[in-house]
Amino acid sequence: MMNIVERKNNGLGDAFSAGSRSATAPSRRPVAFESFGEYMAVKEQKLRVQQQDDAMASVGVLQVARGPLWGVCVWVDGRTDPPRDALRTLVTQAGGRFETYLHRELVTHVVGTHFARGRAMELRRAVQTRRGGATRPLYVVKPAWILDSIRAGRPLPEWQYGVDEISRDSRQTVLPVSRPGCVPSEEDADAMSRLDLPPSVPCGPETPIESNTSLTEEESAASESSEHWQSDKMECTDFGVSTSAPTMAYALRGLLSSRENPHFVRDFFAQSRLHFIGSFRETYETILRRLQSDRQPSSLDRMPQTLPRRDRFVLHVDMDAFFVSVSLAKRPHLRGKPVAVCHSGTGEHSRAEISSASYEARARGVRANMFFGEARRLCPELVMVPYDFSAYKAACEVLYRIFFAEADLVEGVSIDEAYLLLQHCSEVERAEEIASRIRQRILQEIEGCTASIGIGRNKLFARLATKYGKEKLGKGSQFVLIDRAHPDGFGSPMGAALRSFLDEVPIRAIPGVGWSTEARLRDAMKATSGSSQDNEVLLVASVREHFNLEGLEKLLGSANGNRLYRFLDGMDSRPVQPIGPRKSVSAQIGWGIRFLSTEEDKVRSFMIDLSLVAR
DNA sequence: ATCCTCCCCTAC
DNA sequence: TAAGGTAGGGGAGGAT
Ligand SMILES: [Mg+2]
Ligand SMILES: [Mg+2]
Repeated sequence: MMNIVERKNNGLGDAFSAGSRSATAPSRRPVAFESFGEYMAVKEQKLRVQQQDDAMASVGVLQVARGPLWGVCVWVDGRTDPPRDALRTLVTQAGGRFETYLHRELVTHVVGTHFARGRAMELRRAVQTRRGGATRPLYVVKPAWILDSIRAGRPLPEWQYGVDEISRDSRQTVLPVSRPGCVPSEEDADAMSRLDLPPSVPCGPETPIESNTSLTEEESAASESSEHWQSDKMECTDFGVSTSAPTMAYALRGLLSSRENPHFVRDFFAQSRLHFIGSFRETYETILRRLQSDRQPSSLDRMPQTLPRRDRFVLHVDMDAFFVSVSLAKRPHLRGKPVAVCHSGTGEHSRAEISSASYEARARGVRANMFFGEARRLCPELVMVPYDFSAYKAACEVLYRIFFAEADLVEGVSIDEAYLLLQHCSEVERAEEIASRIRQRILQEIEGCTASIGIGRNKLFARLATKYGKEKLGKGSQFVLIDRAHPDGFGSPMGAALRSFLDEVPIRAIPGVGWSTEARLRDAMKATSGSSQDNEVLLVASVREHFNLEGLEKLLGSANGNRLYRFLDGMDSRPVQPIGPRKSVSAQIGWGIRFLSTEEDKVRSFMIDLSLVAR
């Protein structure tokens, strides 16, 4: 993966860094890609088989099966000598396995020479726990262990090859490099002058951001830093290349490959839905600037308001199947049909990921993040509609114009979603009227689009109301979650109606509870009470029943635990808050990265292109 | 104590 | 064929 980050410092100018990193197991963090973990697992398995096949093809089946590293499973961290590619060949031909990701259950030997502090601590912990436990031990060794073991024809004792640096301070290496149009800090200018890098490409006088640019080789590269780079030009040559890229089994060609398409960065971002979604803050800043210059009297520039109060309501507005709806405005003949937005949906085996599915498609089981081919098997009439990012952006601007005109305070969440605060609004009927008007305006002013709105006394209930409304009532829904027995009531204790609603909410629907938190809650509950309803949906009620405040704080950390604890009781003190300017900007690509270790110039120009995207 | 770094997690 | 990004909050634990 290649990445660039620029963040605000303590007023001393901006730090800017870029680099490449090898991946840690993405299966641990499927978060947004429920189906993606499975996809990766299949891909990794194919890769293991292929690596073994390759090894057997080149040195023979017997040689591999009787190899000295049979039963050994290696994972390489950071830059090594010999490089990762060479180690892979050596290991697989000696009967060992070579993992792309640090799967803790599989890997027996971590190979490296220098480790970043964080990684070092992590490994130290892993070594400790595995030493005492019933599982196989985990070794952290230098690359020489592999070479010597192969030479000796058997795995040598690991202790002679321990990595001393694992316990010493070793920060991630930062390689200073110039970002076009930016003034490097003195320190970095000095560092750069010692490097053999091309001069900055001059760039317009506008946006004279004070920033320094640097390339990091993450995952603990050589800790000698710039001296190392200065003295060893060959090292510099394979900068940014020791990534997950060469481990991918297949070669991408033509425009899909970073090494064959000189406009790869531009082309990739022009097509990436995640880039588009992720660029919301940038889009939003642009929209805000435009609205401000229009001088519309509106809720711009208001201060955040503490919640709750009896005369305040929170609306949560979320567009229904946003991408599909916008795309269908130009294709009215497809309305009412099962439609999905994705790239090139041809064939039953398409691996294009669906970004948005129409409600008709959802009724047939089609979901976002599904491969198009899979969806096609569920619903053969499914129609593919291409992305139209600029149309989404235009719709977004209209949407926010409506928000700012109708609400007292706006907190943008995403391209199609926001929290609105209604102040001086005592009756829920009034809040419902405003919500209806907003939905009506969206219907009229954004062609083909409907929105769902949730109404509550705080963000938590507003959000849950939208979710529930969409699920039970479908698109264009409006749903209220307040305590009707105490119409101006809020806080604790929560009314009985709200409480029993909350009881039945899946814990995963609570803000901040994702894939990992749910698993931790599950595990903790299983460990103490042995209650093992494994495939049951975990509900708020059972989590509330099982944990006290201390328990949650211990499990999730003090801030997260405390917040969840309050959410379980319907309490949410997060204010509706206008979002300010970003504290950092970044750009990264983890798709289609292929470089040869001889292509330093290509890598360099790739990184420069990438740095220009982060703005 | 507080800061800093390197993560992990979450949301869209 | 197919486009696995972006930003923020927060925790662990060593450095100061
Ligand atoms: Mg939506
Ligand atoms: Mg949304």
